[in-house]
Amino acid sequence: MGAMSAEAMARQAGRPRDPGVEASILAAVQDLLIESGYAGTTIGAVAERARCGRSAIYRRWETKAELVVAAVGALQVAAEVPDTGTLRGDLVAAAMHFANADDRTASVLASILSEIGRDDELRDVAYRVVGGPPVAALTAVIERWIDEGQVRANAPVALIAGLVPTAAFGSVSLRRRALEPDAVVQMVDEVVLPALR
Amino acid sequence: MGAMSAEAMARQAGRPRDPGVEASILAAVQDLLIESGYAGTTIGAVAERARCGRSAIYRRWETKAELVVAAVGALQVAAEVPDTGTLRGDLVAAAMHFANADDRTASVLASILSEIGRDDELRDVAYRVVGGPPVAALTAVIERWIDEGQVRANAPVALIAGLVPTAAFGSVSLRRRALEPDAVVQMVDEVVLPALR
DNA sequence: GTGATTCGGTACCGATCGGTATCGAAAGTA
DNA sequence: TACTTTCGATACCGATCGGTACCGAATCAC
Repeated sequence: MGAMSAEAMARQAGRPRDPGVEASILAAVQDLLIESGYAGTTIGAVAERARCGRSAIYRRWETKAELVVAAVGALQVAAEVPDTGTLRGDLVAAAMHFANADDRTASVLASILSEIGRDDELRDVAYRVVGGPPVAALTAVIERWIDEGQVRANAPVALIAGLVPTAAFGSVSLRRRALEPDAVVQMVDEVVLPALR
Repeated sequence: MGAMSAEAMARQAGRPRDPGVEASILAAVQDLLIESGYAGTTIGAVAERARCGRSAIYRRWETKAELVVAAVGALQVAAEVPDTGTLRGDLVAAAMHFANADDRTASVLASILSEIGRDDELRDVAYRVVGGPPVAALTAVIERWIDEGQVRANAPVALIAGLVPTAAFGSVSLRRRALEPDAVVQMVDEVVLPALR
């Protein structure tokens, strides 16, 4: 009997699932969370925006809670460590990343902030999205410039690495729009750099 | 005909309202917002916790939206300008105020963050609670120490005055608990003071 | 073709919620 | 006493939502 590839093994008989449906469902959930909040993100509204049937949703996730967890987990946060050649450039690049590129992430997170306090699974995936890669990237930048001698050895790395994303998140969630680039540069020049030197 | 006092004029015939009922309702709304979020804060749950009837609530506010606005507006934020005699002491006192005393305020605000984005009235009262007195108090502290010569004249006053409450709010709302006093002191020493001198 | 699965769409069910109306009792004023 | 309003409690209504079941059409493996 011929060996079956793992892919062929996993493939079931019958019509295969359209990968685009899953992607459009998760994107629709994220959009609706931002626009209408958790309660306003009904299964019917998700199906309508994703242009699919409700059955396509329940075929993939058993409950609404699992669906939202999947949508939050699908928020990809680029964790690239910037390398512009200067300390200031790296810090501005990293901070700008939180403020602008993660606008969608922060908005989705702000919309489920209340549920995070009551859903362990949701809290875990949310923390993994925000508190993980971004803080690690900023930490790596600062520590690299410690090695270069541009940042003092006893600088409050963890404090700053946690403060910048927190402030960006707080600002975005409270004002409901991304930080201005000027404000980001000002924060780096007036707050971050003085604290590190 | 004898002159009527304004108080007597306002007093209606019939059983007067119990002022304690209004207070317990608003407190119950705040508690429930923190524990159960906006959707979980049902009129029935509020009445049960406040030990009153649902009619007592609808007699005072026409809709749930108005009730929540009143509960948020009832969050009193002390706007005292600390005067400890030293710049560092004043900054620590002000920052500690946001981090600890306003724990309840930040939790309530975090619970309605999603609704704030869609309810103008709610956004206004929320901003009035957080973005008003606290920022003004911190601004006053810094400007006073500019006059004393301890803070440089071109210091980024507005940036710092906005950053500290924002960071405290972001931290409380994300971690769902108050900031440690050590963390507050560290933030003042490592971030705020270097930025101001 | 045959069978299995997914597709979008719809009908249905039980539960919940916001809001209204009403009740008898209590607590005030005139 | 007569009247008015608030009190807690309850019944009720319309709407909505999560979740389930089912439909005929489409799409795959065999």
